[in-house]
Amino acid sequence: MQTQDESHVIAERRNKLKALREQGVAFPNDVRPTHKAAELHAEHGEKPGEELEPQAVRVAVAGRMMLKRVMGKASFATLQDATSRIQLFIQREAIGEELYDAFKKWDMGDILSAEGTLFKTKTGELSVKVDVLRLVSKSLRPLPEKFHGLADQETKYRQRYVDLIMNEDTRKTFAARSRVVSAIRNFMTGHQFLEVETPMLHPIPGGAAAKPFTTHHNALDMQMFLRIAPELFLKRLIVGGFERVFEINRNFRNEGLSVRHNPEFTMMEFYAAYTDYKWLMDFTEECIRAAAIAACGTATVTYQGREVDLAKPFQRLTIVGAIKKYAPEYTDAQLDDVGFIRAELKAKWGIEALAHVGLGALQLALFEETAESQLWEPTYIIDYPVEVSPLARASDTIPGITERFELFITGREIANGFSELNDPEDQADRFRKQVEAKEAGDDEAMYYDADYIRALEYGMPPTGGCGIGIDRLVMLLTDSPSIRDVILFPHMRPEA
RNA sequence: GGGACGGUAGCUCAGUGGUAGAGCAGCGGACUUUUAAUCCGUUGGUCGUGGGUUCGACCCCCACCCGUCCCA
Repeated sequence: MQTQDESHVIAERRNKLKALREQGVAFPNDVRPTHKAAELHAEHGEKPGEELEPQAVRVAVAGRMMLKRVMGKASFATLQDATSRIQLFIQREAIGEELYDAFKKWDMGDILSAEGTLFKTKTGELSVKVDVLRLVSKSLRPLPEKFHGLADQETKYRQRYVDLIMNEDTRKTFAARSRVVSAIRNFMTGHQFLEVETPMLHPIPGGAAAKPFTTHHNALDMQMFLRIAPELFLKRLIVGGFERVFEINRNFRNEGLSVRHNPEFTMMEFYAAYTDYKWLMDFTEECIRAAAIAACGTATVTYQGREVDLAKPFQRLTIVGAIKKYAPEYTDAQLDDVGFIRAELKAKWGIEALAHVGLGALQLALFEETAESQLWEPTYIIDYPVEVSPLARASDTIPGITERFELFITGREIANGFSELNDPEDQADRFRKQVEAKEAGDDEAMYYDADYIRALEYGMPPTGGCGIGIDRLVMLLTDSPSIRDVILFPHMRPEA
């Protein structure tokens, strides 16, 4: 079927495909390459031609034709497979006039298979001298221009398949992402953590302060929520006695899009009984270091032109300590003054704090405005106030403070962890306060989760728990400026 | 939500009020070791969408859509 908006290029290719169909099977499925391009370069790339050619190494390769140079009775074509590229040398004499003429009509982007022997060209490029050549999958759509490739960011995101065909950097980024995830998984299982999967559909959204997506279960005729965090389910498993669990999976938050936010994103959350937030900080640090070494081969990485040293111990600062470091103009008295901070937030940043908000939350807001973006080197911020940490254990020594940290690197939040609140009565109180806040207009406040309270009432051992934002970590480790660069299919508005 | 910038051929881009351009890709031709092959010829456009100003709009004005970045 040819539609009107198709270019001449596509129409031309459809005609070629039609001819292929008339000749027999247009999309053969019996192609069995024996070698990948990268293997060939690794095994034979260094050999001089005089050594290679007498060996007559026979290979079968397959891949997408990315370059094609026809010079009369002989041609070069470059195939790209999952690993690399390999050049084919195709002579009319070797494959016959009929096939050679057909090859001349094949297009960039077509998927080919070839068999032949390895040799080196005049300029020393490892190539296959082809004696069997097939068109395996006809490509109907023209690829982007071979030199500049695909540059348009929007098309890279909307048509990731084209981006992956054209841009090795993109392929490398997602390969690095895969290494990060498997390094983390290995690190966790190596420390006796059990990998689990908990529900994505929640009857009550919980475990974070965020707006959920809603959906509907038809058979049960009930509203459900896509999860905003797995936290409350993972802690139920701690109650159940697993003691060390982790989950790497998607969370969904109904918020805007930005270079740091995608509505669905990947978190690892882990919980370890008989640990606390101090243990978590040491452990998280090691985990991130292991991921960096897996992805980059080093723990000293460069992000957007500036070095980040993940090898040395991460700094630790309190919220107030961080404000004093990055905004030394504030006095201790001012930082203890609810009225002052409230006025300052309003005057300098136009932030209108809700009426019920206390000193701790106001200090946190001030920290976010003055210090957060400057925390380039890995820094744990500790001493989060109880009122913004409804699931964290309160400090035994400092009133109003929890045993909680957030980790910032390159000015971005990467992880959030705390000693878990395992006192069911305290937790029930905290939930009630959240419900009050929700009623007072805080639409990110939590719901009361009665089953979670029931679970805690069976007794949960003291536990440390932490979430690591995988996408943001991958951004850091792949030097990607936008979260969309590390998510294969980022969310976009529908095409016009 | 606000601001800046962008959307022109399949791709990468030029064009600033007077007949829409180049390179690559495509098509036809030459060429048996090329490397973005080269050479000759050639097809291809709702200039994001809709209004407006003007004798005349890719260009100026307004609204909208999509994107990138910054801010909230």
